[in-house]
Amino acid sequence: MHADAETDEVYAQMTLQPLSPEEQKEPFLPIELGAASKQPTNYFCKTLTASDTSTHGGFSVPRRSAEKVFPPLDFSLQPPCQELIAKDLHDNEWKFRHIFRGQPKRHLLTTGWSVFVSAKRLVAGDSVIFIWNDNNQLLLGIRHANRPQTIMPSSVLSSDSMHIGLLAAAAHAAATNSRFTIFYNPRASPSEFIIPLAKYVKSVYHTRVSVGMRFRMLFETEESSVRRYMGTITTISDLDSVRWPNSHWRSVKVGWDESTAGEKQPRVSLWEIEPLTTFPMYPTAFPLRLKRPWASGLPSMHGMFNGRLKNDDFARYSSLMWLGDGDRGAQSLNFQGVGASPWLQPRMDSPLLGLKPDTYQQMAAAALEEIRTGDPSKQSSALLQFQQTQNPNGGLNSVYANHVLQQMQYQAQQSSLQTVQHGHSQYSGNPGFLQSQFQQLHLHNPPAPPQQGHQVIQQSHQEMQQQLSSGCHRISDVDSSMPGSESASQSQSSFYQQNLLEGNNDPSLHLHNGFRNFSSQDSSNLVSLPRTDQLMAPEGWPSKRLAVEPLGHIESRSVQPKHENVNHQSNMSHFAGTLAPQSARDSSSVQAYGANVDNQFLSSSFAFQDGMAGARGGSSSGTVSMAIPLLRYSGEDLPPADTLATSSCLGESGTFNSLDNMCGVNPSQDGTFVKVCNQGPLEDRSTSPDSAATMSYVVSWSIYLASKANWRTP
Amino acid sequence: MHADAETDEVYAQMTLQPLSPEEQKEPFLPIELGAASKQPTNYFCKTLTASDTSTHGGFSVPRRSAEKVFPPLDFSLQPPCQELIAKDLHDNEWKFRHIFRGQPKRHLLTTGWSVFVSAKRLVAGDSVIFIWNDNNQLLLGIRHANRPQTIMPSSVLSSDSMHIGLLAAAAHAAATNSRFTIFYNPRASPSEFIIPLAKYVKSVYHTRVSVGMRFRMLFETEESSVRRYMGTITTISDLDSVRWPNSHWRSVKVGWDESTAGEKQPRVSLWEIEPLTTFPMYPTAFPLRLKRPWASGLPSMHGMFNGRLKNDDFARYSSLMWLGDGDRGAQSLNFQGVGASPWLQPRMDSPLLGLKPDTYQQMAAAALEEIRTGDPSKQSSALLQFQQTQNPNGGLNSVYANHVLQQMQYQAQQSSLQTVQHGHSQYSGNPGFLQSQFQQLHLHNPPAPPQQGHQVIQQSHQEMQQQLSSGCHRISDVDSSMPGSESASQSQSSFYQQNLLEGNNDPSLHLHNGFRNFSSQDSSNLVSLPRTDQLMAPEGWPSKRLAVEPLGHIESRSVQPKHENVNHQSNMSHFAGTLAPQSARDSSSVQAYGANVDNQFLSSSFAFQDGMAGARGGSSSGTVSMAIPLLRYSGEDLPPADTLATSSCLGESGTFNSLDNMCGVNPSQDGTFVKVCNQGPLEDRSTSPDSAATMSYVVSWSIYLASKANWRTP
DNA sequence: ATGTTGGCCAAGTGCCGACAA
DNA sequence: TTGTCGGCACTTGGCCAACAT
Repeated sequence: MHADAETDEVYAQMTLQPLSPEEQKEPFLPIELGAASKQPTNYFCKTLTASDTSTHGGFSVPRRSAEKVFPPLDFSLQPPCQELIAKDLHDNEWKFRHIFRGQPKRHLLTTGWSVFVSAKRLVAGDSVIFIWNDNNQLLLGIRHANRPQTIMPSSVLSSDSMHIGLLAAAAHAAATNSRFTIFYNPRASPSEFIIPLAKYVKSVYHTRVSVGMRFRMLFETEESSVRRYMGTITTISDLDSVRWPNSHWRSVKVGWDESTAGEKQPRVSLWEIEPLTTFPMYPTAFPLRLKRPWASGLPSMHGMFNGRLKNDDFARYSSLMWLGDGDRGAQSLNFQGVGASPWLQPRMDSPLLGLKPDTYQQMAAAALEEIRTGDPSKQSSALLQFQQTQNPNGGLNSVYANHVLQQMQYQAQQSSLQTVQHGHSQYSGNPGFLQSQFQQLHLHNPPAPPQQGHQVIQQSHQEMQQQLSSGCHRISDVDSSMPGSESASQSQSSFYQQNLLEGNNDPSLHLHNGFRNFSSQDSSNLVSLPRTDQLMAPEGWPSKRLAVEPLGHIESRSVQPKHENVNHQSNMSHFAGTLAPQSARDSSSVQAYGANVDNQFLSSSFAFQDGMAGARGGSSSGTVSMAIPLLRYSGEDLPPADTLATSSCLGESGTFNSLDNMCGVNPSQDGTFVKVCNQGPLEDRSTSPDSAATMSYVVSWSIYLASKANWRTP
Repeated sequence: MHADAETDEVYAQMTLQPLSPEEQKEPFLPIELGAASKQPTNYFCKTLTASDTSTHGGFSVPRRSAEKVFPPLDFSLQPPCQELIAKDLHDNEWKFRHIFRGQPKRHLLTTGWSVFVSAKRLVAGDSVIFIWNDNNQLLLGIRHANRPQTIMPSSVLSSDSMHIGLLAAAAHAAATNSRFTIFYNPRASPSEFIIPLAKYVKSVYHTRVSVGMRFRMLFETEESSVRRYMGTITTISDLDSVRWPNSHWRSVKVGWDESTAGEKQPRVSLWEIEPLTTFPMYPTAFPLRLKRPWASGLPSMHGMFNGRLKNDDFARYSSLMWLGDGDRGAQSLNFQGVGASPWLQPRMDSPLLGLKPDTYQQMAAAALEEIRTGDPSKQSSALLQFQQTQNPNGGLNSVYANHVLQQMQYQAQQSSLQTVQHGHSQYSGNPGFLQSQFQQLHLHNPPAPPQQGHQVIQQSHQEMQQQLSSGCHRISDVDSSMPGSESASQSQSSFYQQNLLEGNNDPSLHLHNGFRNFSSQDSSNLVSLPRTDQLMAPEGWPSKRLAVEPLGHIESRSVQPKHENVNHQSNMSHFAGTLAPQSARDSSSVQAYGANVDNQFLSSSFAFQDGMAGARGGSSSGTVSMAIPLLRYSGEDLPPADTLATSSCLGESGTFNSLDNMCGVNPSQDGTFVKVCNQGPLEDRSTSPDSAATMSYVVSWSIYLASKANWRTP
C-alpha cells in the first residue's frame, strides 16, 4: 500500500506469485478473521469550507470533534491554546496552533494551517481527517474532492501497445508461472475483482451457505445511502463449469424478494451476500466448497503465514474500496486515476460490462494468441502446438501453467474472437493525455492496412445473455464517425471517462449514472453491491515507526529506535509495558489501531492484546478481534471512506521515513537505491509489513486465472 | 510532437505503420530536403538568474537580445515601455510589461513576469527563450534546468510486466503487421535510433559515398564543444548481412586519421558522417544502395506524400535531439523523464551498451519466445513451429511479417539467450517510484520459485567483440547483495539513473560521465557522435493557427479561420497575397518559420515561396530550402538546444488551442472527445500537420526491424 | 552591461471578534 | 454551533534606482 507522494492518493501494489512446491503441498489458509473491520474511533473528518481554505482565516474545528480527537486544552490559559503536531501518510509532520477563542467560543487551527492547505493544494470541498491513534499520535489525512489530481505525464507507450503488452505480460506470467505485479488504485479505478482476503476467506471458508438459505445484500442507492435487499439462494453452481470449474465467482444463484429484483443480477458471489444464518466454524472450519489447492488442508495457524494477515490492513483497505466495491462493472486489471494512466479501466469497464471474470482471461488469451500466431483469426491447431511446447520445465508449476494455458486456449476458442477489418485509427495528432483517453477504447492493435471497416470482437457467453456484442464494437474502434460504431458501449465509455475526468468520487453518483446509462439492458450487472456495513468505516492508519511519542499529558515515555529493524518480540514486551491503559488519553475510546507494525505485535501476543482489549470498552469479538477491536461506528461524522481516502503507506521496516524522501530527489548515491532494493520484503517474508499488507488482499482475478497456476500473493 | 502540459517538456509520438499494398508497390520517397536545418534567428535565450526568479524583481533582458527580438520601444515615452504578449507551447498567452529604465538603462520585464515564473515553476538556472517568428508573434519557451520535472504518479504496471509487455507489444506488432506507437522523449531519454528522416534520406539517397572517400564526423567533447574528426571510408558492407541484410546501420567501415582513432568505432552509419565530396543528385537522385521497398522507385514528388514532409519539423526536432543524438548507447525504445517512466531506458542503455541495432530485436524475440513457450530456455523446434503457424493471413504483409519473425527467431537463436536460475527479486515493498528505478534493471520476470542463483543473459555477437556478458548480469538481477552480481553494468545503470534523476541535461556532462564510466572497454561505442553543426540550432516553433496576426507596426491584416479545416490551396493564395515582405518586422531577419501549417503552404507553392525567400536575406539553398531558408547560426546566444527544449505542440488544424484546454479538465461533453478523436490526422493524411510531423522522423529501429515488414511512419 | 540590494509602497496574509445562519 | 465578514496588524510582492561587478 502506498500513497501518491504528490496527491496522497492511495494505491496498492499487488503481486501474484507462484506457489513453491512446498506451498502447494502445504496450502495457505489464513487464520480466521472474526469480524472484519477494526477502525479507530478517535478521528474526525471535515469537508473544508470556503473559510477553511481561504487565505483569510484558519480552520474552524467542529467543537465535538476537537474535544474528542484533540488533546484537551489548558483552559487556565487565556486564551486556551496549544500546538498540535500531526503526521500525514508520508510521515511528514504538520504543526498547527490550536486555539479556543471567539465569541461564541470555538476551536480554531490558525498558524500553520494555511501552509498545510497550500502544500496539499486543498480547496473548498476537499476533506481532512484527524485521527488520534493509540500511540498518542495525531494523524492527518486529506481527500481531494474530485479533480483529477494526478497529472498525466508524457505517455510512454501507445495505448495500443500498452494493452497488448499488458495482456501479454499477464499471459506471460501465467505461462511462465512467474510473478505478476500490478498497481491498484481503488479510488480512481475501483475494481470488483479485488476483494479483501479476509472477506473472501470468511465467506468461502467460514460461512456455510446452502440452497434455500435467506441472505441479504447491501446496495448503494442513488443518494449514496445503503439499502438492504433480501433474497433466497436458489442454486449453488459454477458460473461456467467448463471454463472455471470450482470457481466461487458468482457461484450463487439467487432469487430476490422485491419487485426490483429484475434489475438485479441472478448470480452473486459468496462474499457479496450476508447469510442471515451463518455458521462460524472455527477453530476448524471446513470451506464450503473445496477448491484446489487451498481446500486440501484444514484452516490452521500455518506457521509461515501466521501473523502475516493483518486485519487492520484489510479493514483499512476495505474502506478505501468503498467506492470501488460497488458492482458497477469496473473490472480493470490495473490502472490508476484518470489523470495518471487511464489505459485500461474504461476500456475494460464499459464495453465488457457484465463479463466479469472471464473477460480478462479472455483478453489475455486473445493477446497471447495474437502474439503467437500473428493472426487474430486463430487456428486451434496452432494453439495446441503452442500448448505442447510450453511446459518444458516439468514439475508441478509447469503443470499448472499448462492448465492455465489450456484454460486460456479454450477461452480463446470459446470467445471466437474475430478480428475483422479495422477502420481508421487516428490518434497520432492528439496530445498524450487526451489520446490516452481515447486509445483506451482500443483493445487490439489495428491490423494493417487501414481500411474502412471495423474490428469486431464477439464474445459469446453461455450463461450471460446480455447483448454485448454491439458494446464490444467500441473496443476496437475509436472513431465514432465511422458508420456503425455508435453503439451503446460508446456512451458507456464516455460515462466512465467523464466521471473519472470530473473526478467524481461520489459513490452515489457513480451508481446513479451507472443506472442511468445501463438501465435498459445492462442494469442487471450493476445493481449488485457488496455489503457495505463494514465499508462505512474509516480507514486505519499506519505507523511506520514504533515510537510511542509522549504528547500532551500522556506519561508514556517509550521510545523505539526509529531507523532500525526492530526485533518484534523483544519490543513487544517493551511496548506492552509502556503502553498501559492510562497512557491513552481517553481509555474508553482507545482502540487497537491499525498501524501495521503494531499489528504485528498484536497478532503475535494475544495475551497482551487481551489485556489491552480488556482494559478498553471497545467492542471486541473473536480471537483476533480481541486484539484488534471492531470499530464502533459512531455515525457522528461522515464515514471517512466516503469523504476521505487515507491508507497505509508502508516502507521497509523503519528504513523509509516517507515517500517524499524516497521519490523526491537526487539519487546521487546510487548505493542507496540498491540498498533499498535489497531490503525488500521478500527477503524476510515473515516479518515484513509489506508482505503482510500485500497478503491481506486477494486479487480476485487470481480466483479465476492465477489460482489455477497456484499463484498466491507474496 | 507534443509538450508535456505540466512541464513543457517536449516529446514525440511516433507510429510505425505497415505499408499498404499500394504503398509497397509505389514506395515512399520523400522529396529532397536540401540542407536540413532551418531555424528562426529572431530569438534569444537566457538562463535565469537569482534576481530573475526572485519575487523581489523582474526579468532583466540582455540589451542586444531585447533589441533584436522584441518590438522596438517608443523612446518618446518616458520611460519607454510596451506590453509584450508571448505564447508558449500550449498557445497560452503571457503578458509582460517591457520597460527600459534604470541607471544605467536596461531592458526589464516587470509586470507579469512573476506570474510566469511561478506558473512555470522556474527557478534560477532554468532558461527561457523568446522567439519572434515570421508571423510577428512572440513565442516563449522554457527549459527547466535539470530537476526531474515529471512527478511519477502511481505506477500502473510493474516494471517486470511492463517490460515483458513492451517487448511483446513490439513483437506482436511485427507479427501482425500492425502499427506500433511509442512516445519518445528526446530530452530525458535520447536515442540514437531515432534520427531525422531528412537526415536519413539525405545521406542514404542523396549522398554518394564510396570506398576511399574522405569524410568528417563531428564529436562532442567533454567541454560540450564540437570537434571534427577526419577519416577515410574503407569498406561499405552490411554490419550483419545475415540478420540485417541491406541495412544502412553502421554499414560504413572507416579508418580514422588521428591517433585517438582507436577509441572510435570502426563502423559508422551513413547519416553520421559528412563526406567531403558530396554529389547532390536532384532532381533524379538514385539512392546509393537500393533497399527494398524504398529503393524501387525514383525520388519524385509523390502525390500522396508531397507536402507531408516538413523540413521545419525536422529541423526543429533535430535540435531537440541535440542531447540524445550523442552516441552514448542510449537505445531505449521509449520512455520519458526519469521522474515519469523510467522503465526502459537505463535497462537498455547501460548493460547492452554497444549492441545497438540488434538489441531490441533480440529482446523482442526473447520476449516473444518466452511468451510462447513459457520457458526461457528455448527449443529451436518450437521456434520453427511457431514460425510456420504464424502467417495464416497470406498476402504480402504476412510475408513480411513472416520475414520479421524469421529474423527474430534467428536472432533469438543467435543470441543463445539462456535463462538460468534467478535469485531474489524483491521489490514488492518499495513505493512505486523507487521500485521502478530498480525494476528497470530486470529484463525478465523471475521464474518461480525464488532461489539462489542468477538469471544470466548471454548474448553473443559475431561482429561486436565487447565483453558484455558480464554487463548483462544485471539485466536480470537487481539484488546487488547477491554474490557475483557486482558487474560493470551496475555502475553503468547507476550512472544513467543518477544522471537522469539529477536532471542533468548538459550534453557534455552526459558524455563526460559516459567516457568516465565506459572508457576502459566500451568507449569505442561512445565516441561516435552525429554531426552537430545542424543540431546547434534553436528549435523552431509551430503556429497552430493560420492567422497572420497584426502586431506592432505591421500592416498585414490577413486572418484565417481558426477552427476549421482549411483548404490549403485556396488559402494559399490568400496567404501569399497578404504575407508580403513588408509584413515582417524586419525583412532582413524574417525566415520561413517552422509552423507546420505554414509549411504545408510553403511546400505546396514554390513560386510563392521563392518570392518569399527572395525577399529575405536568409541563406537559402536547394529547392525546398529556398522556401524554408537555412538557419544562419549566429553564435551570439547559447544554442537553445543546449539550454532550452521547446518544440512544436501540434493540434489539429486550428482545432485545438492548447494542450491545457485538452488535457485540463471536465470532459462533461463526451462528444468533444469523440470529435477530437475523429479529427485525427489519419483521416486525411495529406493535409494533417500531425502526420507530417510524424513522418518527419524515422525510427531507426524500423531500419532494422520494422522496415522488413514494410512499416512506415504514417 | 547586468546582477544584486535597499527603499518604498501596495497587496496579500492572517488573527481577531462581530454577526448571522 | 459555525460560516463569513470587517477590522487591523504584519508580511510579502513588486517597482524603482543605486550600486557593484
